[in-house]
Amino acid sequence: MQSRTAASRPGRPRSATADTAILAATRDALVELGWSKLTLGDVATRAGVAKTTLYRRWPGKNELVVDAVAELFDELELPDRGSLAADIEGVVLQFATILARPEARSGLMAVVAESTRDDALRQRIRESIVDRQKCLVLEGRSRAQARGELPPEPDPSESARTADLIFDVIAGAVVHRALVSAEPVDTDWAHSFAGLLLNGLTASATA
Amino acid sequence: MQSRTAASRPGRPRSATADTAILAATRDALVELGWSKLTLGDVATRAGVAKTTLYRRWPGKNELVVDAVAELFDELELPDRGSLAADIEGVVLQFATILARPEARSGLMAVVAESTRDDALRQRIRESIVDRQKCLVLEGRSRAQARGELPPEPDPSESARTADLIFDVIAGAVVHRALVSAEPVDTDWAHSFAGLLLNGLTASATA
DNA sequence: CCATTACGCTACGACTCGTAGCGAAAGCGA
DNA sequence: TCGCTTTCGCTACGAGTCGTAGCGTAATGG
Repeated sequence: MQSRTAASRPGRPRSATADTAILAATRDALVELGWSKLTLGDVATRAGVAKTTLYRRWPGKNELVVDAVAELFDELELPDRGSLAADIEGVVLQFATILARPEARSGLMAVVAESTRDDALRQRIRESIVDRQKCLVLEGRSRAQARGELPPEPDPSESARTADLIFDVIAGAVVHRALVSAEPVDTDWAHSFAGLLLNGLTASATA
Repeated sequence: MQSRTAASRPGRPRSATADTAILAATRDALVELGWSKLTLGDVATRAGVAKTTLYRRWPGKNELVVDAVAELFDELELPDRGSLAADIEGVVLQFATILARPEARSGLMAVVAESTRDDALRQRIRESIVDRQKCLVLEGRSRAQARGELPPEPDPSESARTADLIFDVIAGAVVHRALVSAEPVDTDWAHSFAGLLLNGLTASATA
């Protein structure tokens, strides 16, 4: 295969510093201008590169913003806080911290909106952003099962379905609170939400 | 006050049919083109009006799409299904039915994204779309309290906080499932979600 | 030294934006 | 019937963005 990686390809290699500069400039432009007023020409000027360089690396505005926003989720991690309730609060606050940044607020929702008419873009978002969030949820559940807080689920398809449900509930609630209701996702709210969800999970298990 | 309503104002009145034609044309354009490729000139042509007429009535693309999408939520209602679980499933499926329409998918998320940088737009969305959804949740809870399925909440501020929480959970989960995960919100999913939420609500009440 | 690729720069046609100006149409009151 | 007022359709406009093409130059590997 050797599918044309940067390794053994003749010619001048692509500048790695340009990539980081472009993505940083994209985030800066998102903060100052927002999605709708962001232009690729402006991003190129901010990054100190030519506009044509942008079009050589990204098909368009959508894909560029996805990559720029995806880097914000690099800091996602889930420290073990000892209990399922604390872990839920932890992942909620992790989401909230990223969604508090203006470049995430304006960029993320816009590309999700565009992805409703572009399956390739949806796939890109899923791989670089959504799946990384989902991993936190899966890890939190496996920890809870290891602690005995949640019963093990033998059926893998049933397990996947409940995981999808839990993920949509957590991510959806946080996003809706932060962007639609536009109210703060603080520790109080995270505590209330974690209590609600935890009760739902454990009660359904014992019932 | 008599704040310049259409009643006693001299001159030619605004065409009421033009309003409905413009909003319908906006929805058609959303279906065919999506948010990003939708232009006001195209909408005007579809509606059979002049472009200047659009700008006389709406400040811009954002506000026009909000009004066009808001009409989709006119059909929202919550029939009494006899139990809290059934009512939750009902409201979830109501949301899902609207979000299944492509003009809602592409339009709603886009204006929400824009609202992160435009407080006036956020207010407009809240009044014409979000609050109408919230009413269903509030009505479902009051019914459940009347049936005795949920305990009455004496503290009004505490009651409002839990209502906000429940609303963000329901609306957020449905939106996330439909638009981000891009998987169907069918009766199976609605049933699983309602079970999870119902357990969370009743368990927290008894605890 | 040469082939190959990336880069910066300029220029371009096509398109959209939001506004201004004009004459005609549709109401209302005298 | 005659003004007065506001809306409407239409045209035209400068400004801005888009995405691409062309060119000469810079950076790597054989």
